[in-house]
Amino acid sequence: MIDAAATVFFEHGFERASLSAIVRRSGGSLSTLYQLFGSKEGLFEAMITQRCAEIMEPLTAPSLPDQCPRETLTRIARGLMGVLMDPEAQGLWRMLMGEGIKFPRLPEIYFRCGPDPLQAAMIRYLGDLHERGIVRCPDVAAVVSAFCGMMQSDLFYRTVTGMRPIPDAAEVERHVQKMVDLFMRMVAPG
Amino acid sequence: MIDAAATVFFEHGFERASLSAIVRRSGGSLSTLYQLFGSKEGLFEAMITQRCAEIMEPLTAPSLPDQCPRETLTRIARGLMGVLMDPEAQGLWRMLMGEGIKFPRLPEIYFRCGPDPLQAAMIRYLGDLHERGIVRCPDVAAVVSAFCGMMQSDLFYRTVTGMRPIPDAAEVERHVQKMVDLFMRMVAPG
DNA sequence: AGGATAATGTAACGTACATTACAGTCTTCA
DNA sequence: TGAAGACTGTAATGTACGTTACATTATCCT
Repeated sequence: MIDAAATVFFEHGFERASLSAIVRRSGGSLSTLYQLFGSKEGLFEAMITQRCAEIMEPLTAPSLPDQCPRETLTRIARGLMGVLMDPEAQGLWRMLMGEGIKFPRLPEIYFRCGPDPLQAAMIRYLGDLHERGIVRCPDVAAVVSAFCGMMQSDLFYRTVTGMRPIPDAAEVERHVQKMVDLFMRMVAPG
Repeated sequence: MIDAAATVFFEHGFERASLSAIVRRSGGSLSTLYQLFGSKEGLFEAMITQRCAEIMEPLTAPSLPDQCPRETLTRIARGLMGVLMDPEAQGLWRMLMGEGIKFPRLPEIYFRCGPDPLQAAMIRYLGDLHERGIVRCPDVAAVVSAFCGMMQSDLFYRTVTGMRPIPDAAEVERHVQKMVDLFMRMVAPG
């Protein structure tokens, strides 16, 4: 039933999603839905809690091995773009932006599952590289913020608003390479 | 009446906004509204067309004088942040993200009024600086995309989702400085 | 088997809203 | 002044939906 809820909510958003549609798809009954979740918001929160973690999973604990920084950052960038270009995650993003302000639990859960752990990990990682003189970023938080912003650029906005189709893997990879290139110049020491 | 529509739509989004609320605020009558705009979508489109241009005005034709690039980019960044942190523009952004896919005219109008002209101007500007050897950006489009993405970072997302209040001018200025710093490193020649 | 517990199907209720209809009122211009 | 045309207020219509109620059926444990 949470699966059905995810499908319908991600497609239509919270307001437009109809509980009957969810029940029709899940096969259960409206009564059971209310028995289990209490209300539309209850179902929504249960669904979000379960799905957020799942969708963001590639971001929460990026493996940061002791390779060359460029490789590591490229892999993080690929993971990030993979999430940004995932249709379900784009549905989540639309709800986050459009209805987050009316339903504050959504951004809470979202940030806790996605950006927060990713940024923390990157801050640790880049802070370490900085201390070892491999990269130069005195203000690590700003640099991480810039990195995430660079990934989430025009390509993403035009996709999530429906102005252009989701790009294929090759185009995503080109974007990753360009942005990692620029990022490496940005934090090059000396 | 378009003013009232803007207020209500930006506050509640397209779906939640009620025409009665708009009429109540504007003082007109429901009948006149339908006489003039034909439908809820008609009113919405008229409002968007009028307001988008107005909100984005600081971005459409950034003055790009022959000062030092850092000054010029700082001014562009300030203009961009000014729009991003404007409450009405944040309402527009929420609708763009949340309902754009159901109402394609909105992203069309948005991109035509905002990002498109800004990016075109920046591409011309940075392309010129690149040819004169003042900055280094072989792929100008990617660099512009990165610049806009860097501005629109964590600070913005947490604000627009209601996770934190709109920052004061000093904090915005600090953000601008940090990001322009990083950007200048990114495009530094040599 | 048999009763407690949970799940189902269906219908009803209340509400909110877009849209239309209509009758009355104001404005304007010859 | 007086008629044409625009504006207003209000009520009605139709629809969609969240939520509740209830009678019926399935499931499970002892």
